[in-house]
Amino acid sequence: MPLTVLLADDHAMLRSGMRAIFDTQPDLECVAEVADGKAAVSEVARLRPDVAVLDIRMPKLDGLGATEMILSDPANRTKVLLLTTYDTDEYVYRALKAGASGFLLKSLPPEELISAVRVAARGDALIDPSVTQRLIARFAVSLAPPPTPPELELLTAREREVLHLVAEAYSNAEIAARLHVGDETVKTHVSRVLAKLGLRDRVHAVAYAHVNGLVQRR
Amino acid sequence: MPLTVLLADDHAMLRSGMRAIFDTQPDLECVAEVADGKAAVSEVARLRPDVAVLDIRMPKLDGLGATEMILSDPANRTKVLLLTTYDTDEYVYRALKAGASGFLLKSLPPEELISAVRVAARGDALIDPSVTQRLIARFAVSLAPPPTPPELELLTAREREVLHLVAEAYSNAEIAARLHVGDETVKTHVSRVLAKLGLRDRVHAVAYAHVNGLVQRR
DNA sequence: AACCGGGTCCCCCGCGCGGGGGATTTCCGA
DNA sequence: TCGGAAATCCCCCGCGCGGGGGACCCGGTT
Repeated sequence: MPLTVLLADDHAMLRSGMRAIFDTQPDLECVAEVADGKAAVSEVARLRPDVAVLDIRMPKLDGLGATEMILSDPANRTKVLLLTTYDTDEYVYRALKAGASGFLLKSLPPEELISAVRVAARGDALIDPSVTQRLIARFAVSLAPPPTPPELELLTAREREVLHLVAEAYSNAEIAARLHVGDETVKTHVSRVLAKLGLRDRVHAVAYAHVNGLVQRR
Repeated sequence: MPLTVLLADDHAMLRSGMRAIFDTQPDLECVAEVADGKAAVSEVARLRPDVAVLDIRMPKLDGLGATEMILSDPANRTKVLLLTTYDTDEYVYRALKAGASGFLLKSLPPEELISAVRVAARGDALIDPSVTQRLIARFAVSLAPPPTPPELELLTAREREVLHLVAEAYSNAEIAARLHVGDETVKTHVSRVLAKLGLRDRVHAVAYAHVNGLVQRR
């Protein structure tokens, strides 16, 4: 059973070019050609091809919007490959967020387009190398821990410990119980923390700690 | 001038296999073979090849550690391609964070390894499709805004407004001034917010707001 | 007309908090 | 040996905060 493919691009010439590429492969069948995003969405819903190859620039609904509509349907099984001339970062992010299986440039050699369709059909994904480079950079910063502000170095280990607990909204008494010390001790630590960090009260300390990444979200 | 390549893998057989692959290409020159990570780092520093192909599993220093050492040198110009048998997510993240130009599985066809080296040499990057799939999923969640907890719906617009200001550590008096209302009014709003969200005091409110992504970090 | 939710303002009360002092012990480096 | 930093504990004082009441006005629904 061959893999079924839908082509969406507003240039008839490019569509027939791609169709010709797929026709060289016995196991790939181009089941539909459409010229705009809305048609792509409805034809994908009707024919349920294995892979939809969408241009980003299309009338009525662009390829990104079509991708979002197609992939937001939980019953959908069609994988989406996006094709574009320009690799604007915003396009890439939106495509990946929507769950596209590929983001490729039109400069792609024909044989790689074929292999991309097979990759997408088996559930994997691929991104054009020129885009991957920037994606990695962006991903790296999203993984990187936020920089620790230098004034934190002024704090002693105990004070940092107390600050962490303050950041989690514990009262002085609760912190005292946790650390097995008197609450007057905690008050002293908190006071020192506020003074060293130039914060007015524990409320500012909580905000400070969260903004500076001392506490994980969720 | 040919592209120079360094090979690092602790299996001599695999090294000679790869060298044979590169030897078929007149414009690729394998300038060194090493069997461990430490040797890879020092040979890269000495020979400054265009691309280093590193196995992840290696003695003394693994491929990830070697990648980090190589790429943390600001004077370095060598691109790093990582090769592995298993595509553990943690490996991938660490590799990308270090700035690797590629993350490939050893099942890669020889001709694709060649093209991968050329891609890396020209400053682009590529990731094995099976890994890309999961990377996209991970990237999508990192882009997605944190889900808004349902109890926030209980708040009126004004109360949400006040909550945002509380989250930024403003005192009741400061909030009152900002909103051009009396401070008694603010107290009422804050009380309602605390009651509706089940929070003890404004300190908990600040932590709540930050944990639930109501405030941007930095 | 009566009702109600939302926004505004008011008073009282108790308490946690933060600043101002000071004190002790321990430990480490000069 | 003598500092000094760090951690611990103590007292007093003023104030911001939060709860518990109540009140008024407005706009929309019933």
